[in-house]
Amino acid sequence: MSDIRVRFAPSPTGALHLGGARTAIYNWLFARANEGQFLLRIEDTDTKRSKKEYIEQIYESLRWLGMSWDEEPVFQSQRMAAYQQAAQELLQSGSAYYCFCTSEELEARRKASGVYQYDRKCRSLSETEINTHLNVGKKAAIRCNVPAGTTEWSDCVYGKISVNNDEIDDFILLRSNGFPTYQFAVVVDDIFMRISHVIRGEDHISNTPKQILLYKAFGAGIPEFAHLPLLNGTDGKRLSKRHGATGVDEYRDQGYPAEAVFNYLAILGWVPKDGNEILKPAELVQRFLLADIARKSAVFDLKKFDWVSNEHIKRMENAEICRHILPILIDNHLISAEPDESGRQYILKFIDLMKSRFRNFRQFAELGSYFFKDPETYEDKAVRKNWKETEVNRRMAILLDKLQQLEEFSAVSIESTVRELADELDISAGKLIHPLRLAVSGYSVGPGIFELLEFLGKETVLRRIQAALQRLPVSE
RNA sequence: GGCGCCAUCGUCUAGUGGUUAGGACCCAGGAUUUUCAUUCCUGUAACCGGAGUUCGAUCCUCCGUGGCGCUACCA
Repeated sequence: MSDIRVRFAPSPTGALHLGGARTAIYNWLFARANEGQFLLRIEDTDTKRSKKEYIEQIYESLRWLGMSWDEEPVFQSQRMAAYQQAAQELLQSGSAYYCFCTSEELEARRKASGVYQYDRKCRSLSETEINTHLNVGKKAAIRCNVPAGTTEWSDCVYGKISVNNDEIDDFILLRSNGFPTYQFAVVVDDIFMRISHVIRGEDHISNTPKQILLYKAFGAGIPEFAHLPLLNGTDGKRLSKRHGATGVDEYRDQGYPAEAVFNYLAILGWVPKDGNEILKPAELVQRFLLADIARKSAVFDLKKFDWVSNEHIKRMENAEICRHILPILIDNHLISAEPDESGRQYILKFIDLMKSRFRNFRQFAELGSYFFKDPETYEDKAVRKNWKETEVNRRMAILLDKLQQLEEFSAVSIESTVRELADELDISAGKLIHPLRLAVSGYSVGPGIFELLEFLGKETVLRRIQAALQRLPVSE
């Protein structure tokens, strides 16, 4: 399997979105699984919509996902001469012809006839007619001279697809302003880059016959094609802003681990044969098979993505999680700067206690803030349920007193204190535990309470209970 | 309008000419005599419709229907 060369070819008209990232991932997976080259091409021939800053943004997202590319990226905007030359070549061989029809004329004729395809008016122009037009400086586009017959290929994902050439328009290769169209530039570049497998979105299936015709016109070898089903939103429509975050960078900013995004996108529409769904990039490479990709468009499901992300966080080394959350903790003013060794140990333990519950790194700062500062508010629902009356204050005051007298503030001693008091008061331990958790964390859920109290330390715990005693219950 | 692709639980999917149609996420219930946003267990839930082929179709064929895509001097 030598000489496998694939490319990811984004247009810099926006940040890298989920669908594009998925295409890139499959290309990358295929290249790495087959000892091939993964190349990049920037399709910036649409000068109106392309922006420089997006290029860097796309690079950044690819790097963040852990995909490195081989060779220097190819920029279409720098290959104008090549397109001109290639067009001339097709003109010479008769595979293309000049078209002097203007957009307005075309539209008028389309409207009048009701026929969508180009009427091929300029196909039969004589050489003298062409020269006359050219000599007066008339603007000309160059169109593909589509031959009769059928065009077919065997798609790595979809199988055999065949199209009657009657259905194919004499599409434009070079616009009258000299810029190539997508169809043309893609083929010229894929030949130039010696691409062996074209792996791209399913929206290009209909374009493929045109491109195959071009390969033939150039007398070039035709690559393998693999089309990927598209990504949809929950309503089955094409993924867009109204479905929420669609940019890879947005997920990074929300604190999701890169491996989780990579993993979920990879298994969306493709499940490894062994049923293992939580996999690192290298493990995905081992299992990846183009032919196994489903042919149905898939819906990005945030719930499942969250699950995947949580699974990755659970498996991650505490030290690695620490690296990721340190800047977030600082940002949220939970710690002031790089912690010293004891601070670091504290954070590591905090991670160990909490990581099984979180789906992204930000939650460590949000849902875990009470490890670093006293709660400022108390979860409404929990207050209503566990601390709705002053009777709770009476009990907690007693508990506070008992805890204060504790010499050894350990999980074990705390637990027995709480349980003994519950016995004395003739109530269930939960009646003390729930308010206790609320006072200390502000939440109704969290890790084991006794372990948590020991971890936070006596001073902090007592202070927080006192504060809660003052503030709860909240009157309406 | 034309052409193309697709169609199994809500979602991602496995699968077969005869299966109790399997798994994962979600959801629901239960257990862990402290919680759940941890952990474990259990459960609900699907073959788009109609013909045809066949002893038998979720599976094969055809026709519908629906979704998506392409149909630009966008990519």
